[in-house]
Order: sequence, then C-alpha cells, then structure tokens
Amino acid sequence: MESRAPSLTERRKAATQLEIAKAAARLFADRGADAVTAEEIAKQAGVAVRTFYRYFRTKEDAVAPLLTVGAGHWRALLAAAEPQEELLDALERTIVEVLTPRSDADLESLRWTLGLLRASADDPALQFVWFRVNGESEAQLRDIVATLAGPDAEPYAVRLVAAAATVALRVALEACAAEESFSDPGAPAALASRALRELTAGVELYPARA
Amino acid sequence: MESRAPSLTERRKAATQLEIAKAAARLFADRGADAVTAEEIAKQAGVAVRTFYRYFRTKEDAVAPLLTVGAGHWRALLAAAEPQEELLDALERTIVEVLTPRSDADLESLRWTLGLLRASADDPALQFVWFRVNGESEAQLRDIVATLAGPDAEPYAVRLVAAAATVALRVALEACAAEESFSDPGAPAALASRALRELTAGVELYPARA
DNA sequence: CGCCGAAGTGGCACGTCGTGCCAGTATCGC
DNA sequence: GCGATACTGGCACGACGTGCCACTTCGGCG
Repeated sequence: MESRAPSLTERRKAATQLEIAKAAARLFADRGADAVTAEEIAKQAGVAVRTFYRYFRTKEDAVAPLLTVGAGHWRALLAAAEPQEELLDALERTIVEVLTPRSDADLESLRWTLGLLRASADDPALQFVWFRVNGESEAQLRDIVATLAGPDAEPYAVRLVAAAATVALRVALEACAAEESFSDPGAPAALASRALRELTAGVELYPARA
Repeated sequence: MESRAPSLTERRKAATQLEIAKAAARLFADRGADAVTAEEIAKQAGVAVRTFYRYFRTKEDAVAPLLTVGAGHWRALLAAAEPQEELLDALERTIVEVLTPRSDADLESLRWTLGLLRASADDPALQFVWFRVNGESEAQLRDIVATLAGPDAEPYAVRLVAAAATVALRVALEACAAEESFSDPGAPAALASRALRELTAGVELYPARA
C-alpha cells in the first residue's frame, strides 16, 4: 500500500511540479489566465517551455495540483477506511479530517486553494480547471464508494453518493472562497460536514427488501 | 417576458448555430474531438472558419448548445413558477416536465445529448465541455433558486440546493448515457426525479427559529 | 576508471488555435 | 432607391501544444 523509496529524482520532479504550479497560480491570480503565456510561467519556474509541457498537458492545468490536493487526500483516507464502518459516517469523518488543518503546511495548502478559487470567480479559464478537477475527482470517488458500499449497493445510488460527496467538498470550498475574509480555519470542515450530511440524508444505498 | 419578433436574421443565426453544433457533434462522436479541426467543422457546416469563431469561442464549445438545451429549458420553467409553490416541489415538477419528451423534436434533442455524453466517456475534451456546461448552469440556477426561496433563505442552503439540482440532472443523464440501450423515454425523468428527491431531502433552507 | 543505457531537459520546427483587422454583401429604416 | 447597420469571408499574426533530436546527468557493470 505504501510507496517506499521516494527516490532522489522523484522528489526533484515533485518539487519542480509544485514550483511550476505556484508560479502559475501567482501569475494567474495577478493578471488572469489568458493574459499569461506558457513562456512566462516556465521562465518564472526556471524551466524551459518544452519542459513545462512535459509536466502539464495545458497551460491551465499547471494549477491543478494546488486544487486536487484536498480531494486526493480525502480519497486516500477513504480507501483506508475499515470495511465495517458505515459509509456515510466514513465520508463525514474523513472529510472533516482532511479539511481541518493540522500543520502550517496544511494551512498553506488550503490558502493556495482558496486563493485560486477567489481568482477564478472572474476568470473563465480558471473556472474550467476547477470544473475539470472536480469531475475527475468524482469519477475516482465513485470507484471507492462502490467498493466500500459492497456489491449489494445500487449502482445509481453509488453514483448519487459520489456526486453528493464531491459537491459537498466543492460547495464548501467555494463558499469559503466567496467570503470576504477567510479567518476561521475550522470553517471549511464545518461547511463541508453540513453539506455532506444534508445532501446524503435521503439517499437509499440498498434496494428495498421485498 | 416573451421575446417578440424572432426576426429573419435572428432565425438564420440560430439555424446556423445549430447546424454548426450538429456538424461538430457528428465529427466529434466519430473521430474524437482533438482529431477534428475547426476548418473541418466549418466546411461541414458551410461557413468560413472565421465565422465559426464568431459563433463559438472555442472548437469544443460548438457542441454546447446540444448539451445546454435541457438545463436552459428547466431554468425558464422555474423562473415562471408561481411564487407560492414550494421550492422543492417546483424543482421536481419542472425537471420531470423538461425530461419527458412531448414531441419528436424533444426526443431528438434528448438523443443528441445522450449521444454526446456517450462519446464523451472516452474523450477528455468532450468531458470538459460537459463539466463547463454544468458549472455555468449551476451558477445561473443559483440566482433563480435565491429568488424563489426569498430573502429569508440561508445563502449557503441556496448554494446547496442549486448544486443538488444541477447534480441531479447531470447524474440522471449520465446514468442514461451509460446504459447500453436507451429504450425507455421515461427513464431520464424518473432517474432525475429520484436523484432530486434524495439529494434535497435533508436540506434546511431557512435558519432555525430561535 | 571508462563505457553505456536510461531518464530528464532544452531547442527547434511545425500544425493548429483563436483573434484583430479590413473588405464585401445582405437586411432594415428614411 | 440609399445610407446605416450587421453579418460574413479572407488574411495575417501571436500563442498553444507536440514530435523530434541533441545534450546532460545518474547509476550499474565489466
């Protein structure tokens, strides 16, 4: 399960990717995404344009790592959940865990995400990245939910739960970003928890017994 | 409320737009979106490349009209709802109304949408358009929901309802598209209705009285 | 120690995208 | 009929994203 050996080169690559992502986020938030060229991002990050495109498929994708970190962490926690735990309980427990900052790194990560969301409010190109990230996140979550719910669960109900969970995280973060001042570090967790509870309250995972 | 005078030129423009959209949908479903150039779409639709880009901002956007038609109709019905009708009832009533085909044109429109969704399963570029369309739809739905719910409704609850409603429509259509054979014309309405009911069952629109 | 294959990087050229600009043509009001 | 307005087409251009090759770095092996 654990991936040993984050070998030297691999850490370098991860660092470079993060460097590019942050450079892109700064420039995008500053001027808007279309006003920034790939060449500028590459220069800011200290790499060649050609290398930039080896790390990211498109110019906009460069900020994706800063937006996916939360959802990725969530999926990892969920995949490690005990099988006997009730699915909806596991979802709520883990989302609170993910959104509650435990270190300065967590808090900084959250700030990057919210900063990008704020910038995307009036920038279609950034909104698209956010949509895309959430869409992919939901697709991956669907598989995990299907596993946790077991083979008896209705496929359509699994779809609904995965969609509801993804939406809960998304709306909570968007609401935080929309607030003028994001002061309370507990706000994301509280909002997401509420959203998840209210959106999944009526979902019937298993077909009614005859 | 009603827009009089669908003047000659306006109808021509609408027809041209639809023509381009269908040409693009055919080509995309056939070969995948990246394997099609804007020039080909324009030629198929009988317009110049430059004109194509006057109708659509990007190559992928060309199919958006075929994907937004349902959500647009839904918003129109909602905006015309009686103020005294319960919000969640109005949502469910109108979504069934939208998804129940009443004419051959309705059915054909539904088929175009589902066909595109099927094609987008293994085409990131098309998925992207679908995400984008739903994102914009949710933003517009939020305003309508806010109006219908009145000033006493909690803003965060309005967000949740708009998101839940958009997701209900999206997941229902995706589920239909995922089925091998889409035979039952009533399936989309039934699935969407169920999704909407289950996802909004737990939402508290108004703050608890003291 | 030198050789060598693997992997990451940079540079270059190329096809495509999307837009600004100007000219040609059709619709609407006087 | 006649300008005013709006849609269309052609051209050129900067930017995007990729295929290809050359260069460097790192690790294993005789």
